[in-house]
Amino acid sequence: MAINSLMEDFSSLDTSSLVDKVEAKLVQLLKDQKLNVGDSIPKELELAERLGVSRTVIREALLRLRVMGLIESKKKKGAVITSPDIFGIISKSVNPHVLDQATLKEMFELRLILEIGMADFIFQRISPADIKELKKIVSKEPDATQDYLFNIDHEIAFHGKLYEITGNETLKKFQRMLLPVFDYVHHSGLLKKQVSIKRYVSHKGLVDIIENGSPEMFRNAMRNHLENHFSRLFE
Amino acid sequence: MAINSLMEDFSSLDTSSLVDKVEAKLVQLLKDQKLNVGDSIPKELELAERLGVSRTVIREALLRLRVMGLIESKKKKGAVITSPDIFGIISKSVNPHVLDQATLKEMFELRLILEIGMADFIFQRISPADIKELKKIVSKEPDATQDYLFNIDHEIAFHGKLYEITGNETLKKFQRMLLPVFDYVHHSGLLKKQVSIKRYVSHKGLVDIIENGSPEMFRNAMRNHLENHFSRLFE
DNA sequence: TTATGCATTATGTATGACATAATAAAAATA
DNA sequence: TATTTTTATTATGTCATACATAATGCATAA
Repeated sequence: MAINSLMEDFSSLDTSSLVDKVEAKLVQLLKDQKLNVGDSIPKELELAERLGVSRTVIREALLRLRVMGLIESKKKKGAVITSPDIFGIISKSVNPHVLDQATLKEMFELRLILEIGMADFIFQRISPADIKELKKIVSKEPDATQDYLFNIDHEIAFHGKLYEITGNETLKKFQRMLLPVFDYVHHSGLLKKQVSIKRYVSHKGLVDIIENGSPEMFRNAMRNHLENHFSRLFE
Repeated sequence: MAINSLMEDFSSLDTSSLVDKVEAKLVQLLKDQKLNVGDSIPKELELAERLGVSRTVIREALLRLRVMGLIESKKKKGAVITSPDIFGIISKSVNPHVLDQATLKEMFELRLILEIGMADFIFQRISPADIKELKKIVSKEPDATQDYLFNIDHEIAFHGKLYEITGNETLKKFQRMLLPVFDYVHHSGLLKKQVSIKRYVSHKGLVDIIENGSPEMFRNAMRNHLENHFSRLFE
């Protein structure tokens, strides 16, 4: 055999473990649409027999699917296919302490991107009740002389409400995932010190724009509102 | 005992399995910062002994951490703590076929939010080489008479490049995760039919703005560029 | 008809054994 | 002595078996 084809054989050598293969096989089973949400998959022993591996391996593969949120297994009923709550799953494993600094900084940035980008969805889906609630929140807004660091709760209440208005649950979950990270990055020495803690467009200003303005105006205002954060990133 | 406190006792009944507890215990171990990235955790048998459970349970708990990307285990060295590549992990489990329609639609929306919101990062971090590459990509842009459905590749190349310019790897991974979803939603009957396939701001137009304009202008232009998608969501 | 209890069944847990791969120690070779 | 080869050790990977536990459905009794 020529050395080239030999090397090809090497490179294509299957280094994956047994469990890997079984996992792939099971995932493919789901992909093939043969199984829909709510359907139950074969019992562990049956799978073990059909795939010719031990129950241990099957269990481990199934466990992976379970951690990924693809299935749920009940005591007697066996395992049933579920629609995975992705961000629910990850938020569990997102732990600022175990993420490297670069990633943390990037997730910090991600929040800024989201809040500027979601303008259209706010304007499209906001209700009078939402505006009322926003006004109630900003009525308690601390005045401009205070550092917002002291007002985390108010920040979360206001911005959280904005996410809620978009009506996008996935987005909301994403925010919940980002929240502890944002807080962590804020307090860690990861970013530059905040030189000037100016207050730009206030929460009240944002609400005014939501009520009387346009998505364009909102994006610019939000960008301005977040200037304190941007300056720590860019300067 | 009063019925109320009795019920409280019931509600606080610990329904979690052994593995759940062990998992929680291990995760807390990591959180406590006693262990940093690169450190190795005790051997399975040692853990089993110390926690008073079987090796089976330990293995399953460790496996969960591994799926979540918190640890990696090597044959002899035992398990070592790793910095999880969150989005790398989930993109593996994000499978349009197993996600429910509501979630799919929301992820579709998420892309629109990101691309409008990331303007500032593009302008802040773009290099002359990037602009050159963008121009090269748009030089092959299909003319306005064609439906962009026929030009998915070009779409991905252009928009992918924009993500790349932001220099935010997490964002990029996030996009890679969203990509198959976006494609899927597009082709499924999930959204309204596209009534008018107009061409708004073109890719070339976006590049012009990147070169000569401002983040504000870019956001508005991108919003316009994505109008076809928005109209399918809003109308 | 409605509880109650019982048998069944599939997952959860425990145990012991061996396979495999990575490492370190020991031995052999130059 | 330095370097390579062999061997032993060790921790994870896989297998097999047994029993525990909880959920389900059926049968039985009130």
